[in-house]
Amino acid sequence: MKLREFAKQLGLSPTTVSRALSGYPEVSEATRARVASEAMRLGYRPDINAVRLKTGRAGAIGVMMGRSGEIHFAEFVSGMAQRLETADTDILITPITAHNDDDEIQAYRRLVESRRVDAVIIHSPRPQDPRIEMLNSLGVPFLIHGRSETEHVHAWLDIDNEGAVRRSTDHLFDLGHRRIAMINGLRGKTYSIHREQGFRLAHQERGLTADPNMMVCDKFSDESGFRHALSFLERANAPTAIVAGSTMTALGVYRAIRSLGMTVGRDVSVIAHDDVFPYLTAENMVPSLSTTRSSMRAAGTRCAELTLQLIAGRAADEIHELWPVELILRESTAAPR
Amino acid sequence: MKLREFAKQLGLSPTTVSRALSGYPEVSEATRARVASEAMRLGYRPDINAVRLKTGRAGAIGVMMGRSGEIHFAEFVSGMAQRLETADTDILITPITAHNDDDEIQAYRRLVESRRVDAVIIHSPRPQDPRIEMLNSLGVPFLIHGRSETEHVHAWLDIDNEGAVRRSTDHLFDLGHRRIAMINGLRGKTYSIHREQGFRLAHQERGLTADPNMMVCDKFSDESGFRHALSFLERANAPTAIVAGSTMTALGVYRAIRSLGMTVGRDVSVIAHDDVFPYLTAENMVPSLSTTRSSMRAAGTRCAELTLQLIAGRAADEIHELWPVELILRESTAAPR
DNA sequence: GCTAAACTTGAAATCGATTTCAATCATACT
DNA sequence: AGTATGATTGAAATCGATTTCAAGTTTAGC
Repeated sequence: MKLREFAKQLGLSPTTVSRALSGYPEVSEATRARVASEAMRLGYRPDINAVRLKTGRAGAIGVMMGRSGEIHFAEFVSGMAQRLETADTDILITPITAHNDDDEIQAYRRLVESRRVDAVIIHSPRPQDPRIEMLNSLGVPFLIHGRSETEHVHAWLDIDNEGAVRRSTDHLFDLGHRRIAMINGLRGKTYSIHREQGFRLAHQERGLTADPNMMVCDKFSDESGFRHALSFLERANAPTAIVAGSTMTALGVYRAIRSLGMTVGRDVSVIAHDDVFPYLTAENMVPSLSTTRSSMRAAGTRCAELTLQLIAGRAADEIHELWPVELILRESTAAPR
Repeated sequence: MKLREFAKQLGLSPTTVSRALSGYPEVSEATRARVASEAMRLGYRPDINAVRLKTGRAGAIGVMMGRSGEIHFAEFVSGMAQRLETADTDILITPITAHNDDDEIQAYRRLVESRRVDAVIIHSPRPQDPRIEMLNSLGVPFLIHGRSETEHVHAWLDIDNEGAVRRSTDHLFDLGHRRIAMINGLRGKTYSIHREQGFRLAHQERGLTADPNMMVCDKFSDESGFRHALSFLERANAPTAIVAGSTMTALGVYRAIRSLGMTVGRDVSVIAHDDVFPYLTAENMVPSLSTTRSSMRAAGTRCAELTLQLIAGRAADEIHELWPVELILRESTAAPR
């Protein structure tokens, strides 16, 4: 059913019907009510593509998805969806071919220039991330989930990664640990750098220097947690505590500790960052896992909100949110023997 | 840059330019090459919304996303993306408000009637799923990831859940187990029903009857695995083996077994279905987990392909794929003591 | 009763592409 | 040379909405 046809059935002009449905004020209440109820009854719904062409709005926010299994992705997007379901805005997932930076840049360019999306959300930036300059020059509103250090203006929402690791490391120091290892996230990502800073800072505050051999970068997975923890614990001067990048990493760390006949918490303390996944909870691990916690889903919801504000015209340089993380102490951290 | 403007710069009509870019045969090779290279140089790209309006194609496939944390979601979508990145087709994520069936039906209706998508993919159907009749009556191509039993025609791709559980249960019988418990997926979903059938069938083939008290339905999570396994193992007549719904569930099952001072494999055998997640591998668990395996990512890629075929006009009733699953025996299954 | 102001409504232009139909040009054949 | 054929190109209609501008209708004020 098209507007023309629908309007004719109502004995009104397309103009009036369009105005009635879009909530313009110059339509009488009586007409508006009639149009609304008839639209419902007859099932008329504007062709979104015609609307988009005419208004220039795409009605969608683009989210770039890397190729690797992104453990955070579902939660984040699900959080976004929660905010967007009342906003008549869709989420567009775009695969990143990205065998190199140029490919990725091209993917963004295509997305924006073909007017598929009104705004873009980007994850896990690096300090000097070329995507930011690119999106800036394309003139499309965008939000960074995470942070960057480029001089280019960008709206961002990030969690306090530095503070998180500083506090968890500090907690381990408080318990009496002196040799602490960290299994960080992907090398080069800003969040990994911030976490490393937090790690170093906590050491400095105690007059210590973080040992580069006690820090490693890798993806978040059970397997990498296991491998690196094992490597740390088999050394001559093994750490008595490990800071893990995610609960998934912590699973592997637990496994490594057990495989050496040791006990988590008693022989080796473990603390991790928890993004709060419904299918794996730190509290239920054995022993329960001490964590710094921040909800990925909540971040998704808020990022959607901020992106809507960007689209509505709010200035990017006034959108900066740094979320604190909670420190939750459980059984996996204790004084060294 | 619009078509008009771009065509003028080339000294051609919009018609010819459009045809050159869309690959129509009636354009000379020389012209086509010039148009293509100039489009690249000047950065002309058709406004996707105008194209969509004119052609009636939305250039997107809709994927419904439930509210709960969908552990499979990212992998599946990532698999889809792999196929779609060369197809100029986007993935549209639509949140399901769904406090009830009607809400959900309305969400689909909105999506389809506003012409946002050319086709829809649906997950985890129930045997009599009202969404199938609804999508049929809306006349939109759709693919079911999973299966249903309605008489309404529907294209589907599913894994052999019945066969998977039948084989894993059979394997446990072969090892000498006689009391086997199963932690199944969500009640009412077709895949859970099929798995239960597989479980019963394996029993029947041995002249046994599956004990209803040894079967439970729940979501896939570490926590539910733990809770149900514990409940099973603390009974008077405890099972000597457990069939788990997912690797995540198996994590919880392992934990429960350990918490009772028992050893996985030796005291209690465990086998699970593995959808292959990059961040948690069955092989790396301790002891390594026996599984039936099927790649969620591969399913996503294939579903995307089949959906493109549906859009291209292939009949829904000739698209039925039942994927076999691999049985991979590792250390978590052994003869009972 | 007349005019101004405030409400409502509609006609037509517009968004930026695709595609039908017609026209032109070059080539081949008798 | 003249015509039929095939290969290229372009003008204009079209997709289905929104929105500008103009016009018609009430209401209010004096």
